[in-house]
Amino acid sequence: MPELPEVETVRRGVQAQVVGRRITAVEVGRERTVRRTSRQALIDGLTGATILAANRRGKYLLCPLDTGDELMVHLRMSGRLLVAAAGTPRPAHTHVVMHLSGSPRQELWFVDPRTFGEVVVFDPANVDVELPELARLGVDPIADGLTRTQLATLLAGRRRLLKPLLLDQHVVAGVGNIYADESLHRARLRHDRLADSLTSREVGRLRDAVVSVLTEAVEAGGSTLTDTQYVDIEGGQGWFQVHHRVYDRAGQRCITCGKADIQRVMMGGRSTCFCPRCQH
DNA sequence: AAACAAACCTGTGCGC
DNA sequence: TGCGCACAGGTTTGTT
Repeated sequence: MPELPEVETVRRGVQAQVVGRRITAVEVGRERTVRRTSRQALIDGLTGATILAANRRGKYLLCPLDTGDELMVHLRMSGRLLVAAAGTPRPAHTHVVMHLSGSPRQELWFVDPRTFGEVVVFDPANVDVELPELARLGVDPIADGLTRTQLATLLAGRRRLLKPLLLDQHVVAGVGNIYADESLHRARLRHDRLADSLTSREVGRLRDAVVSVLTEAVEAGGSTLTDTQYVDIEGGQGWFQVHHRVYDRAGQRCITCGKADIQRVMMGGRSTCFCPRCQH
């Protein structure tokens, strides 16, 4: 579910509502959510700690603590982070509850039906061992920026299909299935183009498309699909889905050309939607 | 090097 | 209405 724009929206919510507050108590329901370490490690690492900041790298939410440790939350497919008044009935699949200092009394919930997501406290000095994938993340188009030259370098000599490459977090961090399809459509490029076959003009289009799609999606608060799985920290939905041109629009007329129908194929195990007339 | 399938889970929507 | 299947925003692992 959540890709860069959704995680960024959550990050902003954490920044506005949680940063500066102390975690007074921690409850861990399902152990699977803290499988990277353990229930006790999360409780020990968070209890009494104050959250100093809310950062993001790709789809990873990273919160430095005053203990020197860092809190990492990854929402994966179905994770949600919610702030609620203490005592509010918790939704099903609430696996971690962090009680926050201050008044009114509030709690930070990690809710995750599919349990792919995780919550972990790690020592940033030991990140290579405790969270090795973090160091191997590629360029974040929003946090780092992405230049045409940079993207050209990433694509050069890669005999790789364009879409799986965009989805590879070691190359570009933050792009997921929705925004890969939307970016490729905006760049007028097919998902099955070989990365090293792009002209420099096409690389420029792709760079502009990725950055502008992600930027606009962040401004819209992300995409909330019909299942309303994704919501921001206050439970509010995002609105970028009304701007989707291809994602989940298989069989419908292309909004851009008005002439062809959006097609859907599987690529790398992910459904892929594109316009056969607009994209080459 | 790169593409694929399967694995990890639960929920929903669809065809019959 | 109920049942079974396909599929879902992600990532890793093992196999071709």
